[in-house]
Amino acid sequence: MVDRVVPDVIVSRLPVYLRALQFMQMQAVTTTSSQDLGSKVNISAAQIRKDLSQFGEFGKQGTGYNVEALIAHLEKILQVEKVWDVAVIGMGDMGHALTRYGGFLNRGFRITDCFDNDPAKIGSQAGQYIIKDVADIGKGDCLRGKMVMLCVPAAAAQKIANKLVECGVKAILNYAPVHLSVPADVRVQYIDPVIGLQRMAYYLHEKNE
Amino acid sequence: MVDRVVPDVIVSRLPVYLRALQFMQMQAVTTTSSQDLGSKVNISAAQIRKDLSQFGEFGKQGTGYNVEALIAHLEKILQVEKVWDVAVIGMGDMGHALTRYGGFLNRGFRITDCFDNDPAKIGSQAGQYIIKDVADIGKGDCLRGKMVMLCVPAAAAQKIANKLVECGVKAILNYAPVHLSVPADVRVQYIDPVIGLQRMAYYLHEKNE
DNA sequence: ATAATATTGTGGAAATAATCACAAACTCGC
DNA sequence: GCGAGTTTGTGATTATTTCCACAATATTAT
Ligand SMILES: NC(=O)c1ccc[n+]([C@@H]2O[C@H](COP(=O)([O-])OP(=O)(O)OC[C@H]3O[C@@H](n4cnc5c(N)ncnc54)[C@H](O)[C@@H]3O)[C@@H](O)[C@H]2O)c1
Ligand SMILES: NC(=O)c1ccc[n+]([C@@H]2O[C@H](COP(=O)([O-])OP(=O)(O)OC[C@H]3O[C@@H](n4cnc5c(N)ncnc54)[C@H](O)[C@@H]3O)[C@@H](O)[C@H]2O)c1
Repeated sequence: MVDRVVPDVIVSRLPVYLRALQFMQMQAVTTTSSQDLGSKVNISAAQIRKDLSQFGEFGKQGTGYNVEALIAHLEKILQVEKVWDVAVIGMGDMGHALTRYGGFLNRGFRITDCFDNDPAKIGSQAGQYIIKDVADIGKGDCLRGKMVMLCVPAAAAQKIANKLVECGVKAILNYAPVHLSVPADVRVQYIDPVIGLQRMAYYLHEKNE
Repeated sequence: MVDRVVPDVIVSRLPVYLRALQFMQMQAVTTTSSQDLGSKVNISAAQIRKDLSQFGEFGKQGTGYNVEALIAHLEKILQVEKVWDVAVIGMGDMGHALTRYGGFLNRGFRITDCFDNDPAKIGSQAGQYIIKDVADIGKGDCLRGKMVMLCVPAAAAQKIANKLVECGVKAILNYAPVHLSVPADVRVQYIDPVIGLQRMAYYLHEKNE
């Protein structure tokens, strides 16, 4: 295995494999194959084998893959065997839903800090968190970690993103429905349900109801 | 323009273009170019022109594109010049956040029905909606439309998806962190923040905090 | 009018990604 | 221990996607 750079498209599939494997593990499945895993994520078996071969040889001929071992490998590759600190910015409906969500910890993340700019919210309790002032980001060790989930209105998102970049944030999960301009060393992933709906609407036939 | 099938990868970019164009429109920008739009969505100008050329000729040499006209074309292509009825299933934190979200209507969608299986929630009011019993899906005209946002726990998602398919649903926006198996004529889009975070974690260097 | 500048739409080249197909290696039943 | 059946990892092939480059056309300046 040379130290060649792994294509983005492959990296982006790994979390999908990992999620499916963890689902199998929950059901006490101990072994799988590229065929089996592929059928569960709608990806060809050859594709899965090629993808995994970028990182090593994790399977055994005739048998397939040990679920637990492959999970461990993928977690290592994705760097989610540790737990990353993530901040939530914008404690409206979405921010609150995220802080109440229990699905982060066993997949490599935990929310450590929450921010807002609404004086009525700053200082108040949200579950186990005390909402901090977004203006304090950058002051002291207010913002732990390098990852942020951004849940502010679209109009405020770019401005805050700029500030986050200044403060060393390297990964932004952006819920605001706008594109963010950031330096090349900062990653952004977008979550916009409307984009998802529109991608599907293209394929709908006939009338609405 | 022959009636060739448009690659999925192109369709999936159109909503991103549309979102950026609508953002420009909000700022009273009347004209743009492939260059300009490209810089705003981080996609090459050539790519944008090639994508659009699949559907017609919307630009003018020397000038570029009229924002309003291009929006109208994209809305037509994506079939979001009309408004689609969408149901929400699972009225927990996420379901509630979605019903309270104001960003659907002007992008082609509206929530018409909400469902849950919790007796304590069925019949109760959630904003302007009365939560219906998920068991009633399929009975009468309880479920309008062909699109659903699925916000139930992972363990329940596939079962409900099966039922939705039976009832003629053709598009599922799935918030549950599991892959759904559906017939080829049914579309699924996935929203899982952890997948987004994991895709970014791969590229992070150094330690957590 | 003319030159300088801007921008589109597209054919073709280049780059990237997906698929095929098979030797090698393992399992299992008898 | 042998044959039948599985499944991996990968080189080669095919398919898809992206990028380049430029003629054609429009705008703007002078
Ligand atoms: N709620 C949903 O289901 C949903 C769906 C799709 C997209 N979104 C997007 O997610 C984002 C958040 O949505 P929401 O429904 O939670 O909105 P919301 O209005 O309920 O909450 C926004 C929060 O951000 C805070 N805020 C505003 N400006 C800020 C600033 N400059 N700095 C820090 N905090 C600031 C507000 O005080 C508020 O608490 C929005 O961009 C929205 O478009 C939400
Ligand atoms: N809240 C978040 O921020 C978040 C983040 C990521 C993913 N998700 C996922 O989104 C989904 C919903 O999350 P949530 O936080 O709203 O969960 P939640 O537990 O708050 O709500 C789930 C709702 O679904 C209902 N439900 C359960 N089984 C049902 C069934 N068979 N039929 C109909 N309704 C049923 C429950 O009564 C409840 O109202 C989950 O799959 C969760 O993993 C949520």
